[in-house]
Amino acid sequence: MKNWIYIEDISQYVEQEVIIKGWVYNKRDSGRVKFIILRDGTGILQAMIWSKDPDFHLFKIFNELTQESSLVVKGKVKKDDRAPGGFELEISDINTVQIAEEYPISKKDHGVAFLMENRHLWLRSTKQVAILRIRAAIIKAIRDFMDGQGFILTDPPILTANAAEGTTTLFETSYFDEKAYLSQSGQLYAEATALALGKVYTFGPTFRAEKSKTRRHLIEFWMMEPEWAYAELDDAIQLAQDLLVYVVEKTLETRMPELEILERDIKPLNKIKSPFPRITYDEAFNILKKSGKSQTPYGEDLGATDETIISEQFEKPVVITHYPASIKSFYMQPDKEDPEKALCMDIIAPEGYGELVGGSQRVHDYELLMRRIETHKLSPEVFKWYLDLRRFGSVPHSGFGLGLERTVAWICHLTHIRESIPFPRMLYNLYP
RNA sequence: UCCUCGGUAGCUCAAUCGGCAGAGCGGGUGGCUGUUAACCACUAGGUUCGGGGUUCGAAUCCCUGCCGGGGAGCCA
Repeated sequence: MKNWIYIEDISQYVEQEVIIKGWVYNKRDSGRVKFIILRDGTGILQAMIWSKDPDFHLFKIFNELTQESSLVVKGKVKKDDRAPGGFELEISDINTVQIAEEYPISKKDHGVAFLMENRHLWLRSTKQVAILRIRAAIIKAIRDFMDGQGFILTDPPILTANAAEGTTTLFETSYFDEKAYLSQSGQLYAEATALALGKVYTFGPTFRAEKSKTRRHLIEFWMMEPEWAYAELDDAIQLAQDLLVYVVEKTLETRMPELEILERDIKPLNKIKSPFPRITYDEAFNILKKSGKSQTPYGEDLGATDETIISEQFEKPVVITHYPASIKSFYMQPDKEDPEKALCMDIIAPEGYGELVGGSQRVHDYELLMRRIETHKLSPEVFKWYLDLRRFGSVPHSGFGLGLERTVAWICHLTHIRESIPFPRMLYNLYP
């Protein structure tokens, strides 16, 4: 039966006797006054032991405590400006649950490799806790927004027989006597559920076997992918924009203490309001040409530095539409006005965080889709069910994918995406 | 996969021209009645990533392998 309280609620218990269950984050000793810095997952609290008697029984327990030892502490909550956070616990009793062995992560600096090897322990530090709390808030905001807009969550399979965008980036596994692949996107399945339910989204892990080694890439990452029957490209853009505005707003509303722990400058986040600037690929190309900093030839996909150059021109996420169809996926609908261009959009985050959203209107004509599958040298056989969607009540439809970890990294202003997920899967990094 | 930088105590890093391998943190012991990554004193702690080579002498120079950081491409 729960008889303890959590540090995040401490202000409600001033002058009351409470029990806190947590871990030793740090301790300090000044003779007859001793301090334990407690953490319990919801916050950090300074707890204090005081006695005139040098043989006071709690001093003995204090001396045995090591960093990360688990303990149950009883005491009275005091308002005290000398304590970080403004509240302090006057300890009346301590029950140690376990005395921790010498803890590898000390209070001083560590290198990335060491921290990654100890990711399971690194997660306990204040900043990592703050990031994970923000990540959870972002997931909730995304789901609340999509649910609020009437979109139905439909879960796609993780094990699939076919690839969304080619076969070079797939993890292969065996499926009894057949080959199977880990999903790199839930989109194709979302298109099927969209034709059943009208407005749907998927939210789950996806896998790319690309040997990417950058601060923006993970091998395993989470995507939220709406798919909307009868929606055109503009509808998808509007939805993505409203979603991002909502997510930033909710994070600022509910996770300010965590953003402060991360020392996130929130001025740029306060500027994330509708509408976002919208440019075409051609306009983006002109910006790059004028900047003189890009060598990318016309007609090729924009590189990471190109995206940064463009995002620097704006304070908000920027929507880039109408890329050349030749560099985009087979399922993207060509523009009626200019069939060389695809009805697609990418949303580039400010502050150099790269592509947050990628989406498009989908090809809904059977013959055209069939031709696209053939020219992309994909197997019509594995896409038979997908082609069926164009045979039975096909409609124009649109959708996009939002990268969760990039969104977390951007909102938290992380230097590397690896901190945006509890256990990142990266090139050469499968453990822990 | 390519470019680039690195690997020295549990951790973060020093070590001048190739000449005794050292500091802070963490650990241990002791001290201190308000600390804020507390402080002060003492103390233990080393296959200098592995293998080969040059040299009177290698952490240092050369070759090679392994591991890691940063960047590129690809993408969300």
